[in-house]
Order: sequence, then structure tokens, then C-alpha cells
Amino acid sequence: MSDANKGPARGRPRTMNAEQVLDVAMNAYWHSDPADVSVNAICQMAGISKPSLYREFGSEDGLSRAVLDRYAEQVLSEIFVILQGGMGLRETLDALIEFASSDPRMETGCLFYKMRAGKHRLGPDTRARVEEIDAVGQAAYAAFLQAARNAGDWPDGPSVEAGAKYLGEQVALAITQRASGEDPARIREMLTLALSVISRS
Amino acid sequence: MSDANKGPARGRPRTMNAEQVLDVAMNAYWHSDPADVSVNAICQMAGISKPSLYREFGSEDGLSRAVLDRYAEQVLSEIFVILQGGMGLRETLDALIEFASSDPRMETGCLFYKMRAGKHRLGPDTRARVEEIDAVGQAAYAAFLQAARNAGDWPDGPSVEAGAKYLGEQVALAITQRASGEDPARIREMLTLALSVISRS
DNA sequence: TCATTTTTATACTATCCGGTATTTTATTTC
DNA sequence: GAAATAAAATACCGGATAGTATAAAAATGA
Repeated sequence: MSDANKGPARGRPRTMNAEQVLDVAMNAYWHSDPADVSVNAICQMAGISKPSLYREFGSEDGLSRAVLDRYAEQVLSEIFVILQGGMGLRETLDALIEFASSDPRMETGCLFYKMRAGKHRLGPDTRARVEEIDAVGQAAYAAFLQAARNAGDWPDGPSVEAGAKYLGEQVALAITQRASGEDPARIREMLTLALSVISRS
Repeated sequence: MSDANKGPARGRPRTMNAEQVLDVAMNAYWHSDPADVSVNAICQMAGISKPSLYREFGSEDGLSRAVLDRYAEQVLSEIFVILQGGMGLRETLDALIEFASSDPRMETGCLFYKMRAGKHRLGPDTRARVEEIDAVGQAAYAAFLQAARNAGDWPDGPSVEAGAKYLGEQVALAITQRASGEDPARIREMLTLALSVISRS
């Protein structure tokens, strides 16, 4: 707990860099689909052996869960930043639209949404983490909408929970469409239309 | 071409019923996911041997394509009936909402949308058919919206193509959410909200 | 009865998967 | 330099997959 020992001195020094493996796996999962990338393929792409990967991550489930954690803090956090930035309703929605339809990192879709869509194919740990992140995300959308309603920016009508779900699913839909090569301008147009029911111009 | 010969007189009579096999396969694909149902499993469920299935359908791709054709004429046709029923804008949208959020057949989602979501995992023939059906569907949505605009029911703003895509994707989203166990009332609320931008109450 | 035809049933192939046992290699400690 | 240690590389295991070769069975025609 005092000084973070950088590995034991004894034994053959390890050549495997766990973070680099995570990066390789994250990009592979992200660019195609978690269900279509085997651990064999990841080992080959990362230039490591299978036992090394299993010693580090325990199982495919352990790897994908670690990848998801990394993705959450590196990428998903951006959405939370937008939602919790304290901007007004309109500006926040515009930022969400901008992110979903134009952020270059979402060009091949969102790894989290891909995992959520194929939840039943994930290992138990990864699946549990997906559900946890999903719940946290929904809560963030709900908190944002509640604040807007308290400020009088979002008129009464749908419940906060329904609005949060709606908002989250529309963003997810837009980003998922980017992965299927849809024209970003068209996606922006559709997402703007969908979110216009929350904040009419 | 004259009389439809019901099988050759010679040889061992076949016990396999192609339509029953298609029903079994369709329900299996539909209830879970095409990518998660093997030909082995279908043979077992249908009580037939693998060579029989391959003689009838040629390949897994041939089977899934035949299933998709069957699904299109048995189930998807209903959406076209709604779109081409000649009802007013509002009534047609309400019928779409009713179908997507409450039709018991959509309780486990839509096989077509499942196939479209996992397009890259399908064989070439099935994938081509998915794209074809997708295009026909979009055209049907577009024709419907064009008629509404001509009748003055749908004010200018989004292009007909954008509106058609939006409408189709919102219906797909609602039905897909049913497969993940979302509360139908909540789904109806969200879909109603989404479609309210086309026909405000 | 016996050859022909067509379908069925069984058993098999090749490949890929996640996961692991075993051996080899590189390092520190003594 | 030898023992100990830890990682890496290779080769393997059991299981599932799509697809097929082969043999058995059930009918017809002569």
C-alpha cells in the first residue's frame, strides 16, 4: 500500500503491456463487434500469447469487462460531462446532438451500445457492468431533465423517467446509425427532430 | 408449369415438410436471434436430419433467406397494409404505434430488425434480401408521407426521405425495445412522443 | 422377385472457439 | 555457476459449428 511495487524482481521479465492489450482489444471490439472478435484474434493483433492474456485477465469475460471499464472512463465519460456541465437545456441537447452525430470517435458506433445490444452474448461480469453503466446513464439523463424541469425549461408532460429513457435511446439510435454508415447530416437532422419534442425551438 | 406435380412417384417418400421446417426455424430465429440458432438445433427442433435440410435449402444462407421471405409475407406485410390503408396521417401513425407497442406478435421483437441489426453475420443471399426489404420499406414510408404532405397534413420541413427514415427507425426502435422486456406502456409513450413531431395533437 | 430411384439416418470432416498443460526462456538470489 | 522463480511459447483439449460422404430404408416399375 505504501510504494506501488513495479512487479517482482524475480523471474523472466514480462513483455506484455496490459494497457496496450486493452487498447488493441477495445479498438477491435469497438470497430467491429465484441461478439465477432475472438481472444485468438486479439492475441495475434496484440502480439502476445494466449496464456499471457489469460494470466492477466482470467477469462474472455474478464478481458471484455476490463475493456468496458476502460471505455467507460475514456469515452463514455464525455457524455456525463455534457449532461453535468450545468448548461441550459437547449445547449446541452445541442451538445448531445453534436457529439452523437459528428464526433469522429463515434464514426464506427459506440462500444457500449454494441455490448448492450448483444448483452446475452457477454460473460456474466461484463453483462453486469453493462447493466450498471446503463442504470448510471439513465440516472444522469434523469437528473439533467429534472433540473431542466425545476428550472421551468422543460414543461410538464412526460415523467422524468420516461424522458430520460427517451433521450438516452435517441442518442443511442443516432450513434448506432453512424456505425451503419448513415449520412451524418441525416442523422443530425433526425436526432434534432427527435429531441425537438423536449425543447421546441 | 401445367400441373404442380406433388413429388415423383418413385423413391422413398419424404417425411420432411418444408413449411413446417420453415415455421420451426422462423420461430426459433424470431424468438432468440438468427445468429444464436444453429442448423443443428433447427434440425433437432424440427425432427429432421441435416442432409434433408441441406437438400431442401442448400445452405444455412438458403434456409435463413427462405425464412425471411416467409416472415416478410406473413408478418411484415401487416406494416405495409397499415401504411397503404389510405387512412389519414393521424390514424395511420396511431395504427403504427398500436402495432409496434402492443401487437402480441412483436412481444419478442421483429425478426427482420434482428436480421438487419446483425446483417454482417448473415449469408450473402439473406443479407441482400434484408437490404431489399429495407429499401422497399423505406419507399413505403416515403410514399405514405408524401401523400400526407400532398394532402396538407404534414407541414413542410424535413424532406420526405428524412421523415421516412425517421419514422421507420422509430418504429424499429420501439419494437426492438419490446424484445428487451421494456414496459409496453412506456414504449408506447416514447413512440407517441417521437411521432408527435410528425403529427402534433 | 429384383433392379431402380429417392429420401432418410448415421457418421464423419475440417475449422474455429475458449481455455489449459507443458516446456522453454530469461531473470534474480545465493 | 546453480537453484529458484516467473513469464512466454507451443501445442494441445474438449466442444460446437457448417457442411458432406456413405449406407440403410422405402417406395415404384418390370
